[in-house]
Amino acid sequence: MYDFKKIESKWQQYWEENNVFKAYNNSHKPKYYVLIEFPYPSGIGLHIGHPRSYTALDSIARKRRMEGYNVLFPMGWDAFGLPAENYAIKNHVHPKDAVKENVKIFKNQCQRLGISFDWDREFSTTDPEYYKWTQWQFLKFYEYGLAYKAKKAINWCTSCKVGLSNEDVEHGRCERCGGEVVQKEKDQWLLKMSAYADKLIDGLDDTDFIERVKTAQVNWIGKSEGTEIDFKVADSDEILKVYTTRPDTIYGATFMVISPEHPIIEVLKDKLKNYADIKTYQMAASKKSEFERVELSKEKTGVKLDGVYAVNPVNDSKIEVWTSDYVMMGYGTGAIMAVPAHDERDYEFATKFDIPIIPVIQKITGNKATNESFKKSIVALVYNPKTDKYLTLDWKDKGGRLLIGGTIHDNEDPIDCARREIVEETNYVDLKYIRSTFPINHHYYAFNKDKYFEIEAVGIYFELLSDKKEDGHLDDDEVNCFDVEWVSKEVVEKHIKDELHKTVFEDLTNPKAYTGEGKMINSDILNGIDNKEEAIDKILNYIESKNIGKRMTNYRLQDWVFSRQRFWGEPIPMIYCDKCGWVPVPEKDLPVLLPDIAQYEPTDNGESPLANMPEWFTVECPKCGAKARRETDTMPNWAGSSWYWLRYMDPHNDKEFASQEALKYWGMVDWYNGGMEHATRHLLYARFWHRFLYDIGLVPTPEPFSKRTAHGMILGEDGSKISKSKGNGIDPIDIVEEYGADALRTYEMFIGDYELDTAWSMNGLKGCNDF
RNA sequence: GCCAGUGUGGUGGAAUUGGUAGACGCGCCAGACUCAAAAUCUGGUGAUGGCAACAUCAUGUCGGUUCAAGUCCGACCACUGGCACCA
Repeated sequence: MYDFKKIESKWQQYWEENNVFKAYNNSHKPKYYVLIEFPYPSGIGLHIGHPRSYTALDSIARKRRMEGYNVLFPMGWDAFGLPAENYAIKNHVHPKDAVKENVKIFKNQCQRLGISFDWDREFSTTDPEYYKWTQWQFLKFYEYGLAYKAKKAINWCTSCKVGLSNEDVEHGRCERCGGEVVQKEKDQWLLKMSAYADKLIDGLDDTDFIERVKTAQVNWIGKSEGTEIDFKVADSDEILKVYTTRPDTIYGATFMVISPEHPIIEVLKDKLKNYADIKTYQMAASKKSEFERVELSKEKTGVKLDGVYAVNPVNDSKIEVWTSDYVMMGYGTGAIMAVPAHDERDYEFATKFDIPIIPVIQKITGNKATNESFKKSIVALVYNPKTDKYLTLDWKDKGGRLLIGGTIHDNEDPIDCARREIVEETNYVDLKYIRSTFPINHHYYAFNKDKYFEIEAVGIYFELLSDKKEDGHLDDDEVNCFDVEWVSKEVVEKHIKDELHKTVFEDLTNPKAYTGEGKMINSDILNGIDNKEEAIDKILNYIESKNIGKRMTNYRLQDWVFSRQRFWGEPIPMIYCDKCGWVPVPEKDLPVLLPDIAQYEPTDNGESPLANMPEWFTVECPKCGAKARRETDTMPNWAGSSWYWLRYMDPHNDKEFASQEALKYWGMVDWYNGGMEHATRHLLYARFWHRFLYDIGLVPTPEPFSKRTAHGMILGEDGSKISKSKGNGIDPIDIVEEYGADALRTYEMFIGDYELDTAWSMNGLKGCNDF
């Protein structure tokens, strides 16, 4: 039997002593850069998932070496952040000592797995020699106006007591601890990532990322092309700007909604008759956590701005202005024109607060023909609540089962028409009107008249109050042609085949906004157009010619909130001087080191622990020499990982973050692997950061990563997620002890679809061991 | 709800431009070796029917194109991931 322990330790020692996996910076060979996301070195050591991606990319690295490439396959540590800080608080050690211990464990485990990393290039983001350059790059952002400090309502985790970026919030809760997130006004450093939205979308064309990663990025950036339109506030000089993607529906705007935080509320204070009510609503909205506010399927709430009207710029009609928390200040202009007929949210709101609804788009059913005759019709639905049945006419071979239809006479009210038709065809008279549909544009061919028709039809809903009947007068050609029958909902849905009647039934039993395309009505210059693009184009030209609005692109992506009220992160290298304002730390004074002895506990007042250390933050202003104060917030833990692949190219350089020769030689990372959980956060930050360095001429390529893959998770034997609390973890080093690294690595490659989560199986491991 | 990806034996997965579906590995079954087991070696292994030769059916479902479809087209279903009161 072969002694894997002896063999593995012999060769691992040989590899280490002879630097077998070293990558060379001045090589004539073609380069190949393989990268795995560097881990956060926790105290527990590697988990069973790590060897999966490490082995996969190790195989790629090995293949490329055999093919004659100069392969760079480096490893390092992403060690700033909360876990080390919490560990330090608990055990009263400096986080940097905790990191040192954990790195030792991780490195040893990687070596025992036999991964072919080039250890000469190892570093940690917490090394001052490294974070000096993170700080240096931050100063570049500042120099180019992309880092700015602003008082802004940001996401605040009440449990971590720390500000969060948008990317750190998941379903309205803190991504790390699941705690409540509220909006809190704070002075924050931000990086202007929003300015890079288009570049981050377009740059994806230069990459070979797997599709789901690309989509995740595109969705996150959330580009939306629309229009900004000015609505005047009646009897004032104020203007409310709205953002909409459907300017074609503007004639149907029957009210406006502004976000509770909208500044115009203060401006219009004197006009408002219910200012106090609005204030109350505002307070309630601000106290709601992000989770509550974002929660779906909740009833709409809102308050009318009593005394204030806006003017629809296309038809000068005066419309009400409301405030509601379904409109967000952070997107678009914080105000919308509400078109209840054609937007589900506006419809819900209008229905609840009894605001008029004007349809401007007719749904089109049937098939259009040339030479159509036009008429107006009704389709009536009668419901008997006592029997839970609907009234239908069975026309047999002359049209099958239908609701009650009829043509509107000159100057006849549609509801009267419906009542008349019901009496004529069924004799029922004791009816209560409930509701109507929006008009529908229907096209059909009438066999009996050999004619094509275009009709404008309205569906009308009645409830039967009693069985009382009166004789109606039927047209001669209708006598004895149909049977009147009460049928169940199921029968209606199954047996009514006519498209118009089907549509009417659906719209009447489940009334909602119509968000599709159709024929424009009630819309002045747009009337008759039945193509959305054409309608949008026409109204846009009109709006622009009247100078009341312009085309506008909006993004979901926001600026990166870059301040954290924490100890264990890169200090932001800025100094505040009463006279000079914010002054960057001069390059020669970098890095700004973290103090060696400190309190790490976060404070309740939302300040960093560093704010309790005057001996650290008190400095001279680099500009005027007066007494000044360092920024005490630190960078988010995503900062250090936003450029680390560049440092691997030239890790010992103390003059630059990496030399231009090294950057040019290594170029893009050829193959980058990491978890799906980083598809929007780390990957977005990293691409943004890199693109900025490219724009200012510091790196040679616009995109950092060529190919990006994402591995699935390894689950416990029962298919459930591995977690500390369940105790179903598997220690890779235990497996290495018993079966050897080869068996473990082979099994992890055969365990299942690389992209998908897969359950661990001891049996499968044995199979690979036999193989 | 919107966007994207994926569906082939018990299992991981093969199948170049449409051309013998299931290569190869694991597992399983049988045999050899052994007192016995493990390891190792040999053979078998999609399903159904048949003693057999063989036949029929099978690539998520239903249809279509074609001499020929896992592969191309259309509709749908399931699962996974992302986004979501985004105007």
